[in-house]
Amino acid sequence: MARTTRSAPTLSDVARHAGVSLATASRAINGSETRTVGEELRRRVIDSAQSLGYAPNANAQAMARGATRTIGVVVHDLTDPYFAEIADGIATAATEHKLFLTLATTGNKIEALGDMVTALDSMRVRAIILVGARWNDPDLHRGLHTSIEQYVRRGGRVVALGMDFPGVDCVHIDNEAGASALAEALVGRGYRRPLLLAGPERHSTAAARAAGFAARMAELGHPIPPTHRIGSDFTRTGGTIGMRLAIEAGLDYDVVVATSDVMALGALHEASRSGVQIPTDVGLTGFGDVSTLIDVRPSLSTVHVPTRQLARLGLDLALHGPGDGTGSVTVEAIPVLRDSTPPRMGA
Amino acid sequence: MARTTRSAPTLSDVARHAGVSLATASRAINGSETRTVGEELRRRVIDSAQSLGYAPNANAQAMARGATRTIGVVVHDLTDPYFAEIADGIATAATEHKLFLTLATTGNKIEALGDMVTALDSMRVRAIILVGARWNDPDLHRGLHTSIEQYVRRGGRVVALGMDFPGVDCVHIDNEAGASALAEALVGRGYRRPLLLAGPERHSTAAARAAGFAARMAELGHPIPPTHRIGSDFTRTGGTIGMRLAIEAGLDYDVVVATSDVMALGALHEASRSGVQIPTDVGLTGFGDVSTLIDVRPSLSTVHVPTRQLARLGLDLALHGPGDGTGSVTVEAIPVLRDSTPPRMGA
DNA sequence: TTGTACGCGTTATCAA
DNA sequence: TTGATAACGCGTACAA
Repeated sequence: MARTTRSAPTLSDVARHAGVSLATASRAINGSETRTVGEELRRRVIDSAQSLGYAPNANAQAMARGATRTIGVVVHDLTDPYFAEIADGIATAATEHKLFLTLATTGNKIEALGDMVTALDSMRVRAIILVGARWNDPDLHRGLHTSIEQYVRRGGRVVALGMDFPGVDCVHIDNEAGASALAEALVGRGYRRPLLLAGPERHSTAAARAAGFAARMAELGHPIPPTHRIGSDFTRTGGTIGMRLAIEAGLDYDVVVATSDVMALGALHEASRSGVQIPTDVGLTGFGDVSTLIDVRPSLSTVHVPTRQLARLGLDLALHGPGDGTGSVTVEAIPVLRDSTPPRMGA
Repeated sequence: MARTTRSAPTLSDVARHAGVSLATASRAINGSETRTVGEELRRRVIDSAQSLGYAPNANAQAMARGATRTIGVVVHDLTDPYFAEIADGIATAATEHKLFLTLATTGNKIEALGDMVTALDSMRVRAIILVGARWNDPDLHRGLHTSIEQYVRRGGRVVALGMDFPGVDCVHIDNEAGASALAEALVGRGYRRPLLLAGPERHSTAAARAAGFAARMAELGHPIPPTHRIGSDFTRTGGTIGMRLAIEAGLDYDVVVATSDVMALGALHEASRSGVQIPTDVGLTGFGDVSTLIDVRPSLSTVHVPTRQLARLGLDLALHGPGDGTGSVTVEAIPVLRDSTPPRMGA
C-alpha cells in the first residue's frame, strides 16, 4: 500500500491527482485572499492531498510569498533558568500566533552573536529576538552591529529583551529602579552594611543593578565602600567565588546582595560551606525571581522580573513594533522579600 | 551612503556588480564540489557581496539543494530544567555541526505533537528530535504516528529522546535499571517502607521508574502495598498533591520516592509545610539529577540521567543513524545518594 | 470560478 | 575555468 517514494509529493502531484490546475490546488489548500474555490473541487483537492500525504514545502512558500512564518531567537544559555523561562514564554506566544521559532544559543562565545544574526538573516526569519545582556565592550559586539544593520535594511525587525541596543526596539527591564527599591526594602528591614556581588563591570544588566542599588544605599546614608563591592562572573560560580573572596577577606556585612539569582545561589552554597549561616548571620538577596528556585531554603529574597510579560511584549514588538527603536517599552522589576532577609534588630 | 533598499540584494545583483555570471558568483560564494573559481574573479565576487550587503537566501538554497541545514526539536516545556538541559545540549551540539534548530514546545497540548511534526516536515528540516515521554494513550498519539510516518517516507529522520517509539531510533534512558539500583541503595541505607509518588500510570517514563523501583523492592523483601503508591501529575504540583494525600491519609513510610526531581521538590515543599521533617523524619529521592537543583537543601538524592550525553547521542543518531529504529541506544541512569536520604538505624 | 504563465533566488547540468 | 539555462515548489497577476 504505502508508497515508498523517496521524495515528497508536490502540489503539482496533488493537482494532477485531483484533475485540477496547479493554481486551483494552491488556492484550495492554502487559501487565497482574493480567489475562492468551488466546494466540489475543493474537496477533491483536499482528498488528493490527504491520500498522497502531501505536505506543503515551506521553503518554496517562503520564496513565493517572500516571507517566512518563523522568528529567530538568540539566547545565551538555556541551562540558566532565567533564559529558559523567557525562551519558553516566547515559544508559547509564538505558537499562539502560528509562528515557529528557530533558536540559537551563544554559549560562551558572545562574539558569535553577529554570526547568528547573519544566519537567521539568511533564513529570512520574520524577526529576530535577542535575549540577554549587552557587554560594554566595543570589540565584542563589533560584528553584531553590522549584522543587525544589514538585516534591518532589508526590512528585518530586531527586538532586544533585557538589553539596550541603539536603533532597535527593546523591552527594557527597569533594573535600576528595582535595585533601588530593593535597597530601600532592605534598609527598611534593618540592613545597613551590604556586600555587593556586582558581577562584571561591563555587563550591562549587572552594572545597572549594582548601580541602582549602590546609588540608593548612598542616598539612604549607607554608602557602599569599594571593598564591599566585588566583581565576578554573572554565574553561579561567580557567586561562589565572590562570596569566598569576601569571607577570606574577613569583611563585615549584614546582607549579601547578588545581581542575579544564580549568583545568589552560588553565594549561598559557599556561605554554607564556610559555616556562614544564612539568614541567621547574614541576609541574602538575588535578582530575577526565577521560578525554578522556589524550593531553595531559606526562600530567596529577590527582585521579580516578569519574564512571561517580557516574552510576550517582545514578540508583540517583533511583529508589530515600529522596528526603529522608538517602540521600546520598559517592564518593572519589583522587590519581593522572603526568608533570606528577615528583619534585623537594632541599627 | 547606506542604501535604503527595501528588499535584499540577490546573487544576481552580486554577479552583475562583479561583472560575472550568476553561476560563477554562486560558486565563488557558496563553493561547489566539482567546480572551482579563479582567484581573481573569486575576490571580485566576494568584494561585491560584501559591499552590497549580500546574505544568501537560505530558503532558495534549500529549494535548489533539496535540503536544509536545520533540525527540528520538540520538547514539552522549557521551564522544566530537565527539558531545558536537553534542549541546551542539542543546541550546542547543533552549533558545532553548523546546524540550526527550530524548536517547538507542546506545553499542555500533547495532542498537538503530531501537528508540530507536520509543521517541521513542511519546513523540510533535516531531522526531528522528539524529547520527552510517551503517553500510553492510543488517542493522544494517533495523529503523531501518521505524521511521523509521512515524514519518514520522504526520507526524514526522526529520533526520540527518553521515549520509546516503534520504528524510530531512540536514545533510551534505562529508567528501570536506575530505579532498581536506587531501591537497592535505599535498602542499603536502611530504608524499608517507601512511599512511591509514581506519577501518571500512562506516562511511560514515570511508569518505567515506578515499576523498576517497585519490582526491586519486592525482590528485596519489601513489597510496596497499593496504599503506598500514589499516582499524580508528573510535575511539581503533582508532587505536592501526592505528598499531601499521603500525609492526610496518615500513612507510615520512611522515605518518599518521587519519579522525577521536580515532583520531589513539590513533595519537599508540602512536607515542610505540614511539619514533616526531611530528612529527619523521612527520606526523599527524585529522579533525573537536574543541575539546577544543586542548591536545594537537603541536597537531593536522585538518579542521575546524563542529559548532555543524551542530547549528543540524539543529534548523532538524527544525523547518521539508520533511521528505522534499529539504531536505538540506551544510556544508563545511576543513583546518587545525598543528604536527603541519610543512613537509617535499625530495621 | 478556473486555468496559464511568470517569478521568487539558488544550485546543478551541460556546453563552451 | 566560465557561462547559459533548466530545474526546485509554490503564489499570484492576468486572462478566460
